[in-house]
Amino acid sequence: MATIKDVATKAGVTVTTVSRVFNNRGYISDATRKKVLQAMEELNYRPNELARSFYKNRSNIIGLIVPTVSNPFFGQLATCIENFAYDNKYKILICNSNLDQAKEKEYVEMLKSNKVDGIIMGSHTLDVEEFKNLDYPIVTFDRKIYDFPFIRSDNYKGGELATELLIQKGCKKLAHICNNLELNMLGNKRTEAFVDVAGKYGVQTVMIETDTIGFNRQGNDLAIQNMFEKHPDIDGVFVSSDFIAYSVMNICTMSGRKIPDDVKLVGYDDIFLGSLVKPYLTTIHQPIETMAQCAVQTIFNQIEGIRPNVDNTFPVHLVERETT
Amino acid sequence: MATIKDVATKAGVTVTTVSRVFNNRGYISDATRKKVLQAMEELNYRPNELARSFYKNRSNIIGLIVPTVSNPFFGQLATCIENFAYDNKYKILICNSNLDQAKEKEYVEMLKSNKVDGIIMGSHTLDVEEFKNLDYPIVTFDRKIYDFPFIRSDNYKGGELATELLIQKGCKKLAHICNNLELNMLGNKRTEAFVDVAGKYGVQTVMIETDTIGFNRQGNDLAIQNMFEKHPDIDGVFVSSDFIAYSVMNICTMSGRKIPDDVKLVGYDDIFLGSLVKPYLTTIHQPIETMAQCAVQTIFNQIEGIRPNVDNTFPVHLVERETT
DNA sequence: CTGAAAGCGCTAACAT
DNA sequence: ATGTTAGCGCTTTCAG
Repeated sequence: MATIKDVATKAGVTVTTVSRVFNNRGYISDATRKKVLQAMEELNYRPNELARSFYKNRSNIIGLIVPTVSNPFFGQLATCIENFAYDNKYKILICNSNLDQAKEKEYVEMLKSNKVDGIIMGSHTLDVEEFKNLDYPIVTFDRKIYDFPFIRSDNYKGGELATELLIQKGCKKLAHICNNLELNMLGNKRTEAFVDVAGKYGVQTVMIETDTIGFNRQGNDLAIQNMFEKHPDIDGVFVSSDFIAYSVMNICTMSGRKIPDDVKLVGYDDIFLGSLVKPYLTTIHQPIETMAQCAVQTIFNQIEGIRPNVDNTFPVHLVERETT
Repeated sequence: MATIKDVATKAGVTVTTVSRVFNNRGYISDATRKKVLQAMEELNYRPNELARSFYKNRSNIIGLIVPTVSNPFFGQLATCIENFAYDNKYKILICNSNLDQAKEKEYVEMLKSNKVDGIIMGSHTLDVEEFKNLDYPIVTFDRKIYDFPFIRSDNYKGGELATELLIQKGCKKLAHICNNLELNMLGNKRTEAFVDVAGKYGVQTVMIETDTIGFNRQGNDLAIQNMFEKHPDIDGVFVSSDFIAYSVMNICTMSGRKIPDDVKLVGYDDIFLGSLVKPYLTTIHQPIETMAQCAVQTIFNQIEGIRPNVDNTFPVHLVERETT
């Protein structure tokens, strides 16, 4: 690969001049500019971004840590983040933590060593402790860690909307399936709202939490199955993620429960799958794209020394489709 | 952040020695090593990977270009690739091309400028031409470009298995939905097999290709709808990707066709969705994980100057579930 | 066993 | 308007 030196030699100038032309800095005579540009062209010169990053101590890369992009929600999120970053000349280094604590920690170290300009945390199993000394542009999804800015949807509102819909539709015994609440995510507000609303209307409730891993499909399925066996009269379920809502749908089908006739189902997230396969899923819509954009922008602000909003809460709305 | 110099000063040695301790090269007395290690510890030293990469002209990063990780197939593929790369101390820079030709080209340039150690191409709209001068560790999925190594499943076999199953199940009029064949992907062999097998048994066929973008959901849906309207007697469909098979399933449901009673359906890929939602999808299984591993290994081989296999074809098998 | 010094490609003071 | 020079943090000859 041609270096800046090759270009300089070919154009009969010094590397400084080439650098100036390339970066459009300082005064350059038209004649010189033309010569340099031509030399670049002829040599098909591309600057070594590694060298530039090294010098500036800034890589134009953002690290993105998610549980896994196999999960359609995070796949969509990652896509939106990458798109917006790309529009701003930024790249994304992707890290699938599988919600493994050790891996997550290693990733943070790795990203810092690689001088990424910021970290978007969509996965959190780490003790908050671990972040204490992390002085770095960072933004989290659905988790509050010290004073780091965070992105969330209006979880409580979402929980309310979902639960109220089920009750309004006549459900008498509600189930709720959520993350392991120990993880202390902001999404736990969905559960809080569920409890509040159900309490207010005096309907019976059953709750199950996924294990901390959350993606143990078999484990989840088994738990859901047990739930229905123990409480065969459940007639409404609010699940805190669309993805797991599909497990519920599935188990209902297998146990002969018709949706929405016997059991009504509401998810959360509004992933595109919800309107891919029949029956279309009733769910709480989070504005994934806007949230992704905000995450990237929040990193940019920190890079540029602009004080970012700490609390970035986005409105949700109910999307009623065919499962209620 | 502490640099190697800080460590050297603190330990009372030179940077050379610190480097040697860190990289485990050359002879170091136990006493010195201990001193250095301690200084590292105390300063919480992490080497600047950017500097190392710059010096070595090697970033330990692999670029991955896919249409989009929102698509569950590519989400799964990306996850597998990232996992395997991670196990080998490599990182993944993710690029969603959206099958946009300009973006794809820019990505390749960007990746080269950033000195990624190799590129995994899971997206190809570029003219083969563009790659002519690309002397770089590279591997493609399902596309043959010059002598670059490629990964594919046994597409022809898969097409045979799918089509034969449909015929054996008694289908009299088969439809096939595939990529735009102009893209000249190796996956077109699936279509070839479909044509061959259908011809052999003398069953009627209908074929539609997606547009070159391929992810235009509405466009696809419309095309599928039209197909059924024009040929209401279609009783078996082989779709060259699971993802689009769901569109077919959906349109069948909406037009009152029961699957598998009225229409039998076979997909391709075996994404995990296939066994998430009822009815479980009959499909052709590609060993995604093994293929991902092979892709990464193929890059590694090229980096290390080992001549990689050019043709990496993986066996497929039929997974019969509930749509046939 | 350890140190001195050069250099990776680029940018940015500081001349001129 | 252009050139000279130093230096980013690290690795690696080459000496000792």
